[in-house]
Amino acid sequence: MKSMPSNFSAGELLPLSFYAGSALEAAPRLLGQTLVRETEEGAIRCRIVETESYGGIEDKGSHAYGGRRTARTEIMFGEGGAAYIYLIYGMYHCLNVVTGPRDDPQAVLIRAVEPLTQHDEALMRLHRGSRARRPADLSGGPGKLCRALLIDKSLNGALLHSSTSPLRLEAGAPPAGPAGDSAIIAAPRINIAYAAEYADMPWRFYYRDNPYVSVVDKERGIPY
DNA sequence: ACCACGATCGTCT
DNA sequence: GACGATCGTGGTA
Repeated sequence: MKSMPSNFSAGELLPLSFYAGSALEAAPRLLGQTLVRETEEGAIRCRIVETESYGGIEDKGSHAYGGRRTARTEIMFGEGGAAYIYLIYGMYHCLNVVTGPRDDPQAVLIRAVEPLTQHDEALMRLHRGSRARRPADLSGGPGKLCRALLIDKSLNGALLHSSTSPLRLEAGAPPAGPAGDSAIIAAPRINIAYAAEYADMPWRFYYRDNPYVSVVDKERGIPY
């Protein structure tokens, strides 16, 4: 099955309807789209290159498993299009895109992004300190990309489809270059061994040859 | 009130 | 490959 970022024009805000479907269909569709973060230093734009689907109350890997509706997960129970941001391990934040209708908690974890221009990369490096020696060190990983883009819980609930939001999504394009650069792999999600039978579901999606991807599966990944 | 633990990362061996 | 950092969250009492 071919997946392309969208049928939308590059640079345009993704409409509310983009978020109406399930997390499982949104996860691969989010690859190639542009995440925009407005900071005091200006906008930072980057391409989404790795995602994970966390869908529905039956997914044992999801914070909303079993219908758990708490202060933290509340935003997931809202209509698709909002950002769900939480703190993990007491020191890192993770960014999710909420999808689906109200009262159906689904979200897509953004696991890796790639700066679009040198200007974007420079700002991201600034926020990451001197660590980033390789591309994946800069923004390959959910905690790293939130650091690079200054994303924390103050942005929880941000409307990604709103032109005035400090965090939003625009239609983008797959990486340019050799054919392999836009080849998509589906593989098991990272660090969810506790999810039992859901731990092995191939619900992680990423561009096969992209250097910003956090973890590359040598055996378990399959073409999407 | 108490407590175990996590959709991670950086450092060290 | 192993381990510690660090604290909000959710389950239990």
